[in-house]
Amino acid sequence: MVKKRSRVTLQQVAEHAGVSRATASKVVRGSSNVSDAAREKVFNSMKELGYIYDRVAANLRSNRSNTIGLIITDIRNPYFSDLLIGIHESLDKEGYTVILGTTFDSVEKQDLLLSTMLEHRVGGILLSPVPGSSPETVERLSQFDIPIVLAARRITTDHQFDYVGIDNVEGAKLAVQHLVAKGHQRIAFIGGPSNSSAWQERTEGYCLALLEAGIPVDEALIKEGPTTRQGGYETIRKVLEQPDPPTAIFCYNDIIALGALTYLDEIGIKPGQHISIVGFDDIQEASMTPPGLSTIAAHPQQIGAYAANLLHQRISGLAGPPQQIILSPDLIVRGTT
Amino acid sequence: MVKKRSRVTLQQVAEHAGVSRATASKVVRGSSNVSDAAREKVFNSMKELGYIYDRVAANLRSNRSNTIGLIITDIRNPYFSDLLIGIHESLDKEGYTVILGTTFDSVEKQDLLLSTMLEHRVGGILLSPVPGSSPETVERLSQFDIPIVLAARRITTDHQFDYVGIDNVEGAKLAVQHLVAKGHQRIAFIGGPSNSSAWQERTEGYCLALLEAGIPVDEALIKEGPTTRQGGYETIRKVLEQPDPPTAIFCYNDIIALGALTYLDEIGIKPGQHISIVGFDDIQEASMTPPGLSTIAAHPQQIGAYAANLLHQRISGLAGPPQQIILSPDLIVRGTT
DNA sequence: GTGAAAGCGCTAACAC
DNA sequence: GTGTTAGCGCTTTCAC
Repeated sequence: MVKKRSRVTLQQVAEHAGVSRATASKVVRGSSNVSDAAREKVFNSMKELGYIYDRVAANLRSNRSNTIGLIITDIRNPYFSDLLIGIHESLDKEGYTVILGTTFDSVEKQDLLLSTMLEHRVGGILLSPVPGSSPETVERLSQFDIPIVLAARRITTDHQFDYVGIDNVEGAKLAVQHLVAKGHQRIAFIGGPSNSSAWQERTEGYCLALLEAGIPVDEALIKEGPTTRQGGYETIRKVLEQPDPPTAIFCYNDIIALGALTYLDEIGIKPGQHISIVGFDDIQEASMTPPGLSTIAAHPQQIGAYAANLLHQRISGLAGPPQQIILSPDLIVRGTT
Repeated sequence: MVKKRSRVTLQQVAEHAGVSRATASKVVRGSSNVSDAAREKVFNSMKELGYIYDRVAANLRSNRSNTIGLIITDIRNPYFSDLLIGIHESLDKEGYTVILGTTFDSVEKQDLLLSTMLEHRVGGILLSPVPGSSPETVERLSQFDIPIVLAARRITTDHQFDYVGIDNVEGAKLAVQHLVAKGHQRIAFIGGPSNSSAWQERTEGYCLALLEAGIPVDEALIKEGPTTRQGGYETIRKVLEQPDPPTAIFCYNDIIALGALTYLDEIGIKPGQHISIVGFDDIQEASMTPPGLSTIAAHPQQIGAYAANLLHQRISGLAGPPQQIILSPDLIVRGTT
C-alpha cells in the first residue's frame, strides 16, 4: 500500500520531443491529427525515456474504464476454470483488464468484492453469484448504472438481469431420459446446493423426465450434498445404503460424479455394468477417467465467452431489456452408462 | 471502454455535511484529527448520497497502489488454482485487489500482460513465468523499481529475483528413492516442459537419486511431453513401447500421471502391481483417483501464501537482497506404488 | 480541528 | 496540426 514510484510522465516526453502535452497525448492515443514528424519524435522520446502510459490517470480524466470485475465462486472446480478461460479470451481481445475475486460461496465475501470493484471504477461486472444471494446484493448495483451480467447462475428477483447459462432443465431431462432408455426405473439425483438456480432447474428437469416416463418421483432419491469430490463420495454412499437403492444415479455435476465413482470403485461396484452414472458439465476429467463418465456437456467456455461479449456490448452502450442467453446442453455417452 | 458514470463525489458529500473537502477526506481515510460531530455528519451524508470511494483517484493523487498483478500460466491445472487460492487469501487480508492474467505458456502474452499491469499502476507483480522466459522480460521490470516475486518457477538470469517454490531436486529424489526401495531398477521420468526450471531441477534430482543407488541414467527413459492429461497418456505409451521398457515411472506432475493411469487402465496394466507410478504436486484428484496416486506434495497453496506475503513486505518497503524461499516436499505413498 | 489551495498524470475543448 | 487552458476526484501541505 505504500509504494512510491517515479514514473516518466507524458509531460516529460512532450518536452523531450519538443511538442506540447496535448500533441504527445494524441500520439499515444493514436489520433490521426498529428504530423508524421511529430509522431516520430514523440515515439522516439517515449522509447528513450522509458515512458509507460498511465491508464489510471487517463481513465480518471476521460471518465472511462477498461477494467471489468469478475467474481466467481469456486476456482477449484474445472467448470469455473473453463468459464474463466472463455471470459478472459473474449475480454482480452477487446482490451479489457480483469480484476478477479473469488467468493467460495460466502455471501459476505461477495458483497465485499462488489464494493471493492465499484471503488476501483470497473466498467462492468461479470458475476457468477453465490447460491442463495439476496436480490439486494445485485440490485444495489443497478443504481450505479454499471452494467452487470450474470453467468451460470441466476438470482431470483423481480428485476431481471442479463444472464448467460445452460438450459439446465433440458440437460437434466436428457440425462434422465438416457437412463430411462437404458431400462432404469429407480433413478437418484444427488449432490449440489439446493438453493442455487442451477440445482432447482436440474431438479425440475429430473422430475419432468421421470413423469414423462411414467415413473413416480421418490423424494428419498433426491439427496443434496457438498459440491466436491468428497461430497459425491459420501452422498452416493448415503443414497445406496438406504432400502430399495437406485440402479442409476444422475449427479448434480461431474465433480460429484467423480467422487461417486471413487466410492463405487472402493466397494467393487462397476459403473456401466451394475449401476449407471451420469454427470453434468463435461469437464476434462470426465473423458479421461476410466471407464469414461457419461455426462451432459454444459459448455462453460462458451458461456464465458458469450457473457463477456454481452457485457462488452452493454459497456459500449447497448440498450434494451435484459437478455437471457440460454445454451443447449448435449448428452455425452461414455462408459458409465 | 465508453461507460459514462455520475458518481457522487467527496465534494458533494462535504457540501451536504457542511464541512470542507479536506475534512471529508480525513473521515473516509479514518484520520483521527476530526471531531466526532464532523465525522458523524460526514458518515450520514455518505450513506444518504450513496457515496462510493474512488480508489483510482485516491491512488493517483497519493501515488500509492493497492492493486497487484498476478500472472500465471495455466489456470486449468489444479496446481495453479491452488497457488491462486493461497495468493488470494493472503492478499485479501492485506486489502489488495488482484488483476489476473493468464499466459497459457505464451511469452508474447506474458510480455503484453506485464506491460498492461504496469500501465495500471500495480503496486507489485506476482509472476509464475512461462517456461523459457527470457531474462529481459522480467529484468526490464526492475528498472521501474516495482517489486516482483516469482512463484513456482524461476527465470535463469544473473540478476536474482525474489522466488518462492518447492525443492524440486529433493522432491524428485524422494520419488526415485521410493521407487528404488520398492525394488525398481528401470525408472523413467516422463512429461513436462524441459525448458522450465522446475523440469530441470526435477531431472537433476532424478539423476542424483539414480546415481546414489548405483543405477546408470538411461536417456531413453527421460521423455518430455505436453503437461496435460492427454500428454501423459501419449508419453507413457511411447516410453512403454520401446525395447526394455521401464518398470516404474516418475511423472513430471500429477496431471501427466493421471493421463498415464488412463492409458494403463486401457491396456489392462494394474498400477501398483505390474508397474509403479509416482506423480508430483499432490493435487486433489491424486487421492481421489483409484487406487490412489503416489506423489510428491508440492504445497502450492502455501507457496502462494508465502509469495503473496513476501510481495506485500516488499511493497511495504522491505529492503535487502532477493530472497529464495524453498519449501520442503513430502512423499505421499498411495496405491500406485 | 478545519479549510484553502495546489496538484497527481492525463484528456478534452477550443483557439490559433 | 498544434498549443493553451481547465479539470477528472482525490490527497496533501500549511495556514488559521
